[in-house]
Amino acid sequence: MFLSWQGMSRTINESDDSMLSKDPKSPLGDEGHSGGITNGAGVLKKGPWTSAEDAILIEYVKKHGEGNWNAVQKHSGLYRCGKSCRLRWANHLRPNLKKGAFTPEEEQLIIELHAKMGNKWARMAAHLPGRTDNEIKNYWNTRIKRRQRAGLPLYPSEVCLQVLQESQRSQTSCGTSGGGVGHLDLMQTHSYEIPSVPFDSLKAYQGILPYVPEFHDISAGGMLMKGIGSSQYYSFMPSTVHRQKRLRESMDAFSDFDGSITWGLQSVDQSQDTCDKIVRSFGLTFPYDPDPTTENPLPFGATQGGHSLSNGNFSASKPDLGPVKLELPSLQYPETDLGSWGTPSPPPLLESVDAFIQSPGPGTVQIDCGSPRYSGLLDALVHESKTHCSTKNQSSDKSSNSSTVTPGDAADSSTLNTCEREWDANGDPVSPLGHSTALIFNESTPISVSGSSVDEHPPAETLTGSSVKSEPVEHIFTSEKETKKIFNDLNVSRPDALLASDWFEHSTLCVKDQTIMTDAIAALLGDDFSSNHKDMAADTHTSSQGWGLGSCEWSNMPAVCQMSELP
DNA sequence: AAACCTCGCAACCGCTTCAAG
DNA sequence: TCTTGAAGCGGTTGCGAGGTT
Repeated sequence: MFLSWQGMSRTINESDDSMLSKDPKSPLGDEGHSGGITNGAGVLKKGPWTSAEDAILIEYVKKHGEGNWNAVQKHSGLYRCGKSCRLRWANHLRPNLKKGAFTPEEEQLIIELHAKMGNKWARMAAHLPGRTDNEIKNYWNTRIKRRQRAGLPLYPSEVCLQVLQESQRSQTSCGTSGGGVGHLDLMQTHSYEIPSVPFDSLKAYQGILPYVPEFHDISAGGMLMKGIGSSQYYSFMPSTVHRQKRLRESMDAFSDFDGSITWGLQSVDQSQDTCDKIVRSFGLTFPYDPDPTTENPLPFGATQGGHSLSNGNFSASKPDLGPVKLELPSLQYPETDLGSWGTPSPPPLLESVDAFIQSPGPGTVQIDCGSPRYSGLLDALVHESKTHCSTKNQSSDKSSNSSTVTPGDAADSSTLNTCEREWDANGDPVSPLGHSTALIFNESTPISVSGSSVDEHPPAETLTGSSVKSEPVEHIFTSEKETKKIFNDLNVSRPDALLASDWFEHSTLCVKDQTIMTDAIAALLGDDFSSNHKDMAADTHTSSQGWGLGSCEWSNMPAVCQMSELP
């Protein structure tokens, strides 16, 4: 495997070994097909490394050791920038590098690690001796594309289960109260220790994870979400993957979801940095940002942003995404059969693990499965909000206040309306996911298996006909009561549905004002907040942590909603 | 046989973080 | 405290190889 370039280098410069000359005019300085950049000493070469250059670099490192890469050029006559030298050394020349294809064990480990860390390639590489971050990254990106094409979930259900198990385990050890933070701390301390749960042991659970809270992805645990997410999921969320130039790969469905959040949040003011960072840490970007390279100057909530969030969340609800298919932006992965999400029999795929896409399984597993706790996101969240929690916990009710704010409050409603109007004003461009808020709701409720959410809360489309966006948000969700009712109606075994409700509940909060938003974030990680949901969660065997995280994730919503109110 | 397409890998770019001055 | 440079990280791009039409 990795040898095309190396091989090429060798092929091209087999005679370069004699070019160790340090003469700036030597072939070392200009050979190869790529141009170079000039620095004081001449043209810095770019492009594939030659064996001669490798030799020089190796020689240099032998003498001077690693580091001070910028000095390489000066001392060795190598016309490469320090960065290039470091990269070359780290990825190809340093000893103990393991070459060749990843072993199945390594692949499993990568999947696990990615589920927990997200695109933290360097950290992942630390767990894979002899492997480089670049290698892992390439592997993952390749894998993503492959699975995307195949319509497979990014992560096998085993990984979800494993994460769940670890989550539960840690929860047990840390206690539910404040477990979130505590656990996170632990996580950090252990630097994402890989769980000891044997991968193979999880095989038995294949197919029992019908629904994973893909919501998480949106917020912070994008990775997990993605992973857990079914094919549908990542058809919207790309992963992790592409951020800037995403349009280029319009087919890479992933990007869509990601983008949404970042896009919106990026324009938020400093006070929302926390949310922003959190979101960013997950590589969230707005999918159909007209100009992916620029931060959207427009109020988030006003446009896609709001949708993005919703979209992201609701992408989790596969069953109802069918109708959305037509609305999918070009960015969305074309090969993903969105329309089939809701169908009981998705196209036969390579892996049976996809079963979890289709039918709901044991509720317990599902919810936790998506717990972002183990995602890099979680880590970031904890980090960011640790301070908040410590203080908030002192006045426990404070954080809970955010959760007790009645969505039905006039202010909230108006805010929501504002958001909603903003969306409309912007033409409710086909959201990355092709959903509007209403649609989101629609998607989430129908999921209910045992509840009557569908009947009681008809899909937004039903309510509004074809123009979902024109439907005032409050028509869908008018009060906290209603929200809670829906919560109750919803089968908790459907985490996505719950999260959807959660989202609504918090979205109203966020729009209230920035303070509330901040509180929500803090609460998200705090005991208080999670405790507010604990009862519900407990009834459904949902981990309080999961709720706490859910809250956390959705605490990001405020930023989004608020943006709509920005001048 | 040629054109086209996809894949995989190496390398580059831009940004962030960190430490030294 | 601020500045600056080095290092690190993640995302993206370029290009050859191999497969398909």
